[in-house]
Amino acid sequence: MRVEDNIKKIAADLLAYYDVHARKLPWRAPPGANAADPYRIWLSEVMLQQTTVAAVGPYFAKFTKRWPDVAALAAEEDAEVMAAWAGLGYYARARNLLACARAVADAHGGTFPDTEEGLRALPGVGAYTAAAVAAIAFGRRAVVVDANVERVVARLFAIATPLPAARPEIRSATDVITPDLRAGDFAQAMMDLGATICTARNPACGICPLRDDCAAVLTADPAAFPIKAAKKAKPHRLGHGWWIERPDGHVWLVRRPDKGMLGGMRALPSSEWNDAPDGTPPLVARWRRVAEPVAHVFTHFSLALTVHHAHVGQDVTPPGDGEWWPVAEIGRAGLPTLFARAAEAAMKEGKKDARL
DNA sequence: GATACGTGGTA
DNA sequence: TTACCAAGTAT
Repeated sequence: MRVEDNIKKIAADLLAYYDVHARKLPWRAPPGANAADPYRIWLSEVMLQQTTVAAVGPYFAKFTKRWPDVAALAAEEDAEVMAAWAGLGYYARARNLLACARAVADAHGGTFPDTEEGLRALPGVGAYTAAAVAAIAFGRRAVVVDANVERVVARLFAIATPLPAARPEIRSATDVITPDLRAGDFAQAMMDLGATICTARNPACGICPLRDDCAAVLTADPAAFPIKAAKKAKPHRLGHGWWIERPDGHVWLVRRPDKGMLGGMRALPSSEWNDAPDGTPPLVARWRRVAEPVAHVFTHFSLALTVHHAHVGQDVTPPGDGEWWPVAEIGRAGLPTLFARAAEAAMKEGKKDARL
């Protein structure tokens, strides 16, 4: 068989697999339905950045019900969208999501750009997302490369160069096997394959539709591809958080700065997070320290947050910007997971305190 | 190219 | 329990 035929066989095999085994996902138009809605495709792609399908499901349902189109999302207040995103992580995505929705609503007349280049210029839309939306929502031929595609392609061609140096080589190989027609289905098929068969650990090579096309399956350890450099150890950091409660059952919450960890999110007042954080509370009160610090692991460091709580007078106002939030409604504040857990620990301690 | 940026699931 | 991993982007 000629090389070009071999190349075409990969796309043909994969699309045949996809026609039968495509996962049913909420953002995928059912077979025979109208063309995909760019808003829903874009929203799903942003949510899925570094995030599992399982985690995205409930958020996608919540967002599309509450904001059915880009105009509705663009018109929403920042705090509402940030709170709705709470728990999903990578909060810069939520800030960029709003900025993007408003750019589409204002600068593009409510319609998403239909080219990779146009999409790429939007906030929070990088090379991957621009290619994915162009291909899936607009039927363009685009070379879509995410972590799944990197893995599948590195194995298909047994690419021995370690990541990230292998990226240009992998992109080039993906370009070669991407078909002119159905590039969107091809991309989704590659991702389905990577998520269910060509998995990072214990790939199911025995049932893989590309087994006959794969170079890695002929090696001793197909799962060894792509080759990756070892990761650095995470540093451990310490921090303090303060739960300030008023007699009428309200707690003091702040909004974190847009830049940095948990940027733009509601939070408890807290210290810097480092080797020796300043544990001076934001105000003078009778502080009680919660016995067990909240242990939390972020992408590049782990944190032990010591939580303190105090009851203050009804007329007290802590320093800085913030708001009194009803403790009974704390679940609606949209606290990122670290602070949701800190709040939980503080409230538990508070009950203990009340019994004394 | 390297680093910052969340969270929950899996082995 | 530690370590890795998941539909990346911005700087």
